[in-house]
Amino acid sequence: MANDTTATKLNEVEQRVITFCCDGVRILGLPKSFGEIYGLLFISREPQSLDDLVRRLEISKGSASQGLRFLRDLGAVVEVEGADARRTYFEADMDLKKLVGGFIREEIRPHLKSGESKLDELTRVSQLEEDEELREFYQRRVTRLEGWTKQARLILPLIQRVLGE
Amino acid sequence: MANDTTATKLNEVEQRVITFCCDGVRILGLPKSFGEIYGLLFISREPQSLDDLVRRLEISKGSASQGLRFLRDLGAVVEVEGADARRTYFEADMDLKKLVGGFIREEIRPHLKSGESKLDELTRVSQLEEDEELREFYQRRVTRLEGWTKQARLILPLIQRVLGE
DNA sequence: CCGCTTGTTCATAAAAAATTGAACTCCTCA
DNA sequence: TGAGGAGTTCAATTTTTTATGAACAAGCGG
Repeated sequence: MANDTTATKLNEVEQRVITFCCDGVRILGLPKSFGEIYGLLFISREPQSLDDLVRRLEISKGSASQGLRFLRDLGAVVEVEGADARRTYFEADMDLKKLVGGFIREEIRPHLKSGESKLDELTRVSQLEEDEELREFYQRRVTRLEGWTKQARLILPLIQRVLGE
Repeated sequence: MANDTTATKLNEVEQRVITFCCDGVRILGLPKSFGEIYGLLFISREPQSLDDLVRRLEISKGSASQGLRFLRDLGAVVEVEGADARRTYFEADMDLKKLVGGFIREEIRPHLKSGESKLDELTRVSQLEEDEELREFYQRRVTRLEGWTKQARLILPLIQRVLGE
């Protein structure tokens, strides 16, 4: 029956891989459902459609849709052809370098960027301090923050390079 | 007046540094209050006591206590002598290497460690699969996860080394 | 064009996390 | 040794985040 609405119970390996992926995305601060989706795709031989994910993970269509979009934007998941031409099927991308790269691009860089512009303003504001000693103290601190930001920018490509091994 | 209970308003530089630090800890998945505490210590010339933080940041004693403990365990903040011998005063540690090192040690390594033991179980369970092809598929996938875990372990010391410059 | 199915959006509900504050312990000094 | 203050703990509350599902848009085959 093609439209079986009953959840096909996940076997133990599937369950464990999904849990493992949930733990993983948790460290990155992403919602559990994203980990579930990625995990099931990761441990499935056949590409899965949105409805497959809804049925097997027992999550809502909304969650599945949002999770898939996020993972696709990241490059963690790709669209592929599947059994039913009407549906979109998905597969997990296995390339850690790409996943991490996507995460850095989508989640880390934007924060760094906005942090840098905030530092510019901070530099400006700290120069308005009238007490000379305090002003110099502030400027040393701001300089320190700038140094840290720079180091963060340096580390990201390094991580990507190491993963590319 | 020593026990002035009125909040001394934060100046603009202080506010901006605190916001910057909140954004920073946010990326790491830590609560805002931790960023506020670290930020105020970072931009204060004098060591601050728990009560100073409560008063100036307008947070509860509970939050301040928990945040300070966390930051101290990390090594982001150190106890120092201060004006009143009865109180404990705190200063921000400026060494990014130590901060990141502390975060890796306290927050990342434990997760990695528990992940590794979960992978061991997963390996075992995947070998119980009766269908030979499926079993081999599972084992390839588990191997992949093990590889990722190994790469994560490799990257952490690398990050620390780069920060030590 | 109509009817059916797929997938998205977004207001709302549910769950999870952070914060509070009051009760408590511990310490110190008189 | 006991009064008072410093700091901690944790159950209750507030805030934030995540998940849901109904309404909606888009596509396709007849």
